[in-house]
Amino acid sequence: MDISEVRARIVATADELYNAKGIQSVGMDELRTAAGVSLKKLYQEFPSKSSIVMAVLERRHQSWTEGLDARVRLAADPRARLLAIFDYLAGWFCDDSFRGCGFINSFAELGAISPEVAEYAREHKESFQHYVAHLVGDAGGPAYLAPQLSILAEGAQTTAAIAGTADAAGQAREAAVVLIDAALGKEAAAAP
Amino acid sequence: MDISEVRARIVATADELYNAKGIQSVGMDELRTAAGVSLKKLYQEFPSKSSIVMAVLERRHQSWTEGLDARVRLAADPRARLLAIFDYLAGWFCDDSFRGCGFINSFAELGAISPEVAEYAREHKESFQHYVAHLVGDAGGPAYLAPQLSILAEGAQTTAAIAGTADAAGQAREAAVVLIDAALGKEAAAAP
DNA sequence: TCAGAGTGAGAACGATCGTTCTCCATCTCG
DNA sequence: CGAGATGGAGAACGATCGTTCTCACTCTGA
Repeated sequence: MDISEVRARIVATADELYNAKGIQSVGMDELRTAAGVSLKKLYQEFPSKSSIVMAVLERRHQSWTEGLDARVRLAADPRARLLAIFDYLAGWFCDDSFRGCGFINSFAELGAISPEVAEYAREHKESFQHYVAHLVGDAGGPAYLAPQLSILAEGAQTTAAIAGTADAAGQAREAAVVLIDAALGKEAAAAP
Repeated sequence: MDISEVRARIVATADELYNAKGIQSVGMDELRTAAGVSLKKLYQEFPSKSSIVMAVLERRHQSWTEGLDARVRLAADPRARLLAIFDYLAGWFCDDSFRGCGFINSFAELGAISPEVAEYAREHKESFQHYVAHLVGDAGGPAYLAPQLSILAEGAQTTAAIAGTADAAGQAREAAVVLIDAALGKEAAAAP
């Protein structure tokens, strides 16, 4: 039983529970039971609940970043790579465990009372915007396109979470097509 | 001291506190002190904390709906009314007390454990989408434009909340201009 | 074999939560 | 004036939280 294997299982279990029920609703005892470790080992690996929360956020950031980038790399050209962002969202929204962006949720729950959480959520979103800006640059698009697409992606996440459907991904993708084609200088073909 | 005046003060105080610190972080005693009422009177007006939460959500829905509609009515033509949505957001984001959409936040905090809250948040967002669809219809735009603009507005709210700046309102508005003009059949003039 | 370090299960602790109850001062109305 | 209703301040209650402690048990190494 590797020592970091225990850490990983704790963080993975906390990630699932926090996503499903919210952070404040999940006590250390519930996490202990679900992860199958003793309370002593739990506090041996993490000094406090808030350190577990930060570890979960780091895990989420890595998971999101890698998943998105893997999907983007499947696309053939720069324009398709921009749209791949929304294909990634579509797949995510169909996951049964999808309950909205974990950073938006943790910011809503703890941002006001935990500067650590608020700052990490801000950095995560900033990192995403930089990633989009990088893709926009590769496509030869103007700088203003990146925040527009980022806002579309954020809105799709909250809309899908609250509505409980995956429709928002496709709707945001169609909007992205219009914004991208307009920004890249092509003329948009109006529907008849 | 009117009996409903006390109710209104309790709900208004709860709204401020819940917005500033999150719902679960604000105890009944803190609310009691801030509202300047006795615990007895508080429980005389509301049977439980969750009923106060629902009253706050109703207040937020009414305030949001009225504020948005008032701003929209200032606009001269149907296209300007669609853009007025984002002007309303811009003003809201500049408010010092802005900490994101209260429905997104309450859904993130309580949606998983309170079906009442989740359902009310869903209804609020649905109501907003219907409102946008009504404005789109008046402008002669296609049905698909409404969810696109709604998603933009949602994304602007979360982006502004987490980033801590009001930039997202203007960026979303520019994107809305492109989407609206494309949907209304005008040709978008590409920047040189 | 046996001292000693580490483990697991869970009791215990202090704090805080939502909610109720107690006590007493104040007002009303005849 | 005086009995009864009302309301305020806050103590009290049971539950639950994050965290620590107890204690019996199991390995290890010379």
